[in-house]
This record gives sequence, structure tokens and C-alpha cells, in this order.
Amino acid sequence: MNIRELARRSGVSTATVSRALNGRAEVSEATRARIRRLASELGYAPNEPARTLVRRRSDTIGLIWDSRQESRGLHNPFLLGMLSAVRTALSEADYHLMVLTTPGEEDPDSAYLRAVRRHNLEGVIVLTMPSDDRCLRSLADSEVPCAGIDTAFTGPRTVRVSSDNAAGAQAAVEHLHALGHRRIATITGPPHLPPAFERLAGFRRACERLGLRLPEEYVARGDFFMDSGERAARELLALRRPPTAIFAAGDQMAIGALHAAADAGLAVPRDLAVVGFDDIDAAALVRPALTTVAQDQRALGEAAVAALREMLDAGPAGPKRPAEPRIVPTRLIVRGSTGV
Amino acid sequence: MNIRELARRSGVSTATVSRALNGRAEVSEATRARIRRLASELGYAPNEPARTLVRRRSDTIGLIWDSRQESRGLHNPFLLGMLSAVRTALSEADYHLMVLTTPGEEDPDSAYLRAVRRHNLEGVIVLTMPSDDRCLRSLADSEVPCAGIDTAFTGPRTVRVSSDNAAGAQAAVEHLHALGHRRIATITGPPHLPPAFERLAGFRRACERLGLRLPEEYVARGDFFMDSGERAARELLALRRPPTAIFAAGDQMAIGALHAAADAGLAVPRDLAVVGFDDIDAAALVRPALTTVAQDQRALGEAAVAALREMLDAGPAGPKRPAEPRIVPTRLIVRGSTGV
DNA sequence: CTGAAAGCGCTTACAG
DNA sequence: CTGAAAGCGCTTACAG
Repeated sequence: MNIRELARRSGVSTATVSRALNGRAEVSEATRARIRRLASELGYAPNEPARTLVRRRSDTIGLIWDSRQESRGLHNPFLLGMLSAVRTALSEADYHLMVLTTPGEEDPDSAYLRAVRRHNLEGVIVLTMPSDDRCLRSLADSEVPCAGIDTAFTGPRTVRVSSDNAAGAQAAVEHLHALGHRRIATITGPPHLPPAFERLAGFRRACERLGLRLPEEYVARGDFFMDSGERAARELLALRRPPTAIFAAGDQMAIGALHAAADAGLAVPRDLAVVGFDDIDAAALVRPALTTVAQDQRALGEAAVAALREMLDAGPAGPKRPAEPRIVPTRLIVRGSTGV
Repeated sequence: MNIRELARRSGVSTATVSRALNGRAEVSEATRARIRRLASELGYAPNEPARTLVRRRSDTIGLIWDSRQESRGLHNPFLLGMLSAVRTALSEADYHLMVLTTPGEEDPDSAYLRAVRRHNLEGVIVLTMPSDDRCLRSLADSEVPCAGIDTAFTGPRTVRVSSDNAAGAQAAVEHLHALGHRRIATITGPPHLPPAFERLAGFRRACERLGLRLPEEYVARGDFFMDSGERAARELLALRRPPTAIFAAGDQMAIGALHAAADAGLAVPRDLAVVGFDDIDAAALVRPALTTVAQDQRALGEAAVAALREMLDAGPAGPKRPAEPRIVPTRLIVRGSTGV
């Protein structure tokens, strides 16, 4: 069943069928209704590759994510939620979604861009990739619109979406302060990663605003994984004046801190309060359950799609520099590790 | 840059360029090499929609997963790993991957099939959807090859891939038996779900083989979520002759059992050993870390792709009934909840 | 081994 | 408001 067959059966030309199905204004109401009914009865669906060929646009967005990131406890839980959010938001905007492959041996630097051209993709969404990834460079430098979640781009038609890491960290500190804590330490992630340094900056600012003393030994270094959190917490608790509360920049590290507290014979939250960041699945499963700053995966996915659509709507005549980053609010989820 | 331009520059016809680039035998070695070099220099990549239109095949597979499943602690962690595995395996086989959208209002029952036809998809991979999903029915009943992970199909060109749930459960019991346990109870999932009843069957069989008594009150019912595991474990531990070990059919329930044990003042693994199933992220984060039967996401994804390719290679002349299910081995991961 | 030509299924100026 | 015709970028019998 193709458009010619459908035209024959409706007694009009293929041009009219095409116009009716595409909702063009020139077609008379009666004709349109008749054709649409027939199309639906016969289960006709237009051939997308043919449409793409002639319209020179595919209504399709490419999706890139990096498998190598999956081993990182930090990102694993997010990808899926964002994937779902992206999928939903795109389909509501009538875009299709094509998954791009991690480049193989052959000319990996331009592989993404080549794939975009081959499939006539109109834009790309990148999930949590290091911004210095070489394979991403030629894509970001091109005229292809790129929206990156937690990926800092520099190309002419790019935009970055991320959680409000600083505000999230501040909310965590304010929560602890409101509970009466005055000696609050933090466990940070690797300082070159934006989520890590933004959360640390928010932490410092909150302490300042609240007039909390922040001795440098209250800033302990971790790597986002659990063991580093346990180690860092152990050191914090061994200080001459140990903190009464710890804000960890990631949930895995926060869970490590819970273990360190248990080993030190401290009861959480009575002797030590702990707040994490991300709201991974495990946060609700450990005991005490972890108070944490949740990222809104859905909102992140939707913001990425919205930002991408703005670039698409602006067209090639739009601005030739990175758009203003989209910052998505976080939400503090209070659980057992700070009260109740 | 299109094939005509490339033909002009190489001084041959578009037909010859096409043949050279597609590796057809008729082209002379010299011509092929020359054309390929030029194509690479000029960054030419063939237009896939045009190829799809003329070849009537897209080399593209559709991917379906159900967002509604994501709230279930059970499936969440798997989807992503399987997605990655599917993506990698497909790209190694030179297939592209298109994500299909959860059907909207309009005629949802046939939405997937329509999408397949519109995009000329050659097959579909379905991740963990209930097999009775109405939207899946018309797809499964069609001639479109469908491979489902943890999805039981009934259509003419379908195949199911899943972990060896029974063998995994047996391995868990054997492990506990080898540690000296003789009173082993289980917490099951909802009995109508294949993973739940297959794991229970494996558990029963293992007990039988090892000559373990299995009083009916040692089979406690859960729903795969943590709270149900905690409740079930509490009841098991309150029995006149409580078990010394519990095999939970899912990690979240196993973690619930750990909490119940702690509440009852029992030390794990000394007073109670616990084994879970799935190896979710949290399994390695809780304390004691959870011994569990890990599903091999990578192998599941690869098996789905392999099974699908067999159907594709067989073509429409192939068998007109569901293929033999592909069963993927599991692996027991021993952690603190049973020893060490 | 190579080329001219037809055609895949659509959309869209152009003409009426 | 509608139709005839051109053309999107390829591949593939067919002929040489």
C-alpha cells in the first residue's frame, strides 16, 4: 500500500493525497476527511525514507551516550531516566530518535558527523560525555545542532543542560544547618568534573552565607565511588574536631560515609548526619535511608529537547555560538540519614 | 556531495561508484581503490534514506522498551546494560538502531507495527515488556521478526531471550548448602511473572536434589520490592523453626531481608545468610554486601541480536512459529551476606 | 568491467 | 482546490 494505490482508490491524484495527509490548507475539507478515513482504513502509512529524501529533512534526532561512562556509579542510574524523558519529549514534538553507535576503528573522529549526514539527522542529543571527547569535536564544531546533558560544548550551535549543582549543594547545607549542625564537612568529586566543582562551590557559598566556619580539612577529596567516600569520612571522623554532618557530592560516597560511621560506632543521624547527591536507587535501599539532592532526570531530558528545538526552529540563520546553558532545579529528599 | 558529484570527479558513472562503494565484485580492483580513496577524501557518505528507498531495506532495527516498567526496582538496572549491549551488537552487524515511542492515543494497538512499516524496519527488539501488552500483539502476530528479552511472544517470527532463572536459583541453593545450611527458605516474586516462577521452580528442584526439607511456610510471597522482602523475612524469622538462610528472588527483596535480620538482632551472615538475584547496583553498596545471582546483561543483549539475525537471515521463507528460546547463563557473585 | 536508464515513494513548485 | 510532472539520491537489471 503506497500513495499511488491510495490515490487510485480515493479517485484523486497522489499530489492531493499527499496534501491531505500532510494537513495542507489547500485541500477542501471534504476531500481531506475522505482521504484520511480511507488511509486509516487501509492502514496506509507514508514511507519515511521517501519523505526524507524529497523533503531533505528526516524529523529525526540522533542520540549519543558513552558506554564507557556506564561503569561510573555516578551516571549509570541517570542515563535510563533521561533516555526515557528524551524519548517522550521528542515523540511529543513528532521527532524520531536514532541511536548512534560508539565509533569504531575507522576514522572515529568524524564518525558521528558522518552518521548525522548519512541519515539526514537534524540534531543530536548527547548524554553525559566528557566534553573533550575527540569524537564529539567535529560534531560540535559543525553546524549540526547539539544539546548536551552534563556535556560542555563549545561549538557554534550547541547548548548545555545540567542540574543546578550549586543550588542543590546549598540546599543540603541549609537543611543540615536548620537541623542545628554547625560543623559540616564535605566529600568532593574529582575537581575537574563540572558536577564536582559546582557542588563544592555551592557548598562553600552556603557555609559562608550561614556564617559557618569551614576549616580546609573539612573538604575531603573523593572520586564519586563508595570506597573513596568511606575513606574520606573515616579521616573526617578522626579529626580533632570532627564534623557532626557530612555533605557528599555523590550518593555512592555518601553511602561509604554511612559505612564509616557505623565502623566508628556512630549512630546516624544522631551522632552524624549525612546528605548525598543524585538520588540513585540505592539511596532508598540502604539503612538508614539516605537524604539526598535528587536530580530531575525527566526535567533534564525535557530541557535538552526544548533547547534543541529552539536551535532547530531558529534554523541555520540563528546564533553562531553556544546558547545560554539550561539549568534544571534539584530537589532535596529527606530520609533517615538526617532525621526521622 | 552526492554520488553524482563523486562520479563526475572520479570520471566514471554513478553506477560504477555505487558498485565500488558497495564492494560489488564486478568493479576492477584499481577503479574501486581509486573511488574509495576519493570518497574518503571528500568525506562522501551515501544517503541512507535514498538507499533504503531503492533497496527496500533499511538495515535498521527498532527498539522498544516500556517506560512504565522503569518504576519497578526489578527492571530498572537492566535496561541500560542491555541497551548498550544491543547497540554494540547491532552496530557490529552493521545495523542501525531506531527507538520506537510508547504509543499515544491514536490507535495504539497497531502503532508499533505502523512505525515498523513507515521506517522499513527489518526487525524489532523488545526489552522486558509484559507479553500480554496489547500494543505488542499486532507486531508479534505480523511477519516482522521480533526478539524479546524477558518477553514471551507467541507470533510466527518471534524469539524469547532470558536468563537461566532456574539454574541461577539452583546455584544459590547449592552455594548455601555447601556452606552448611540445611534450613533454607525463599522469598518469591508475583507468581504469574516468568522470572518469579522460574526461580521458584529452580529453588524447589535444588532443595529436592539436595534432600532438603522444604516446609511450605519456607516459601514466602513478595512482590520484588524491598518492603515485601522485609515483611516476608520477618515472618520467616518468626517461625518456630526459622531458616538459617534465605534465597530472595530479587535483590531489592534480599536487601529488605537484610534489614529484617538487623531488626531481629541477627548478624548476617553468622545468624542468617542471604542470597539475592539480579546484581543491581545496590547489591554491592549495602552492608553486608549482597551475595547474588547476576544476570549477564551483555550476553542477553547479544543473544537477542543473534537470535534476531537468524530470523532475518532465514528470511520470510523461514519457520512460521516462535523459535526456541535462548537461555543465557547466570553467575553467582559471592559477597558478605553469605560469608567472607 | 562499465554505462544509460528506469524506478524506489514521496513532495512541491507550476500551471490551471 | 486539483493534477501532471519533475526530482530527491541512490541501486540494479539490462545491454554492451
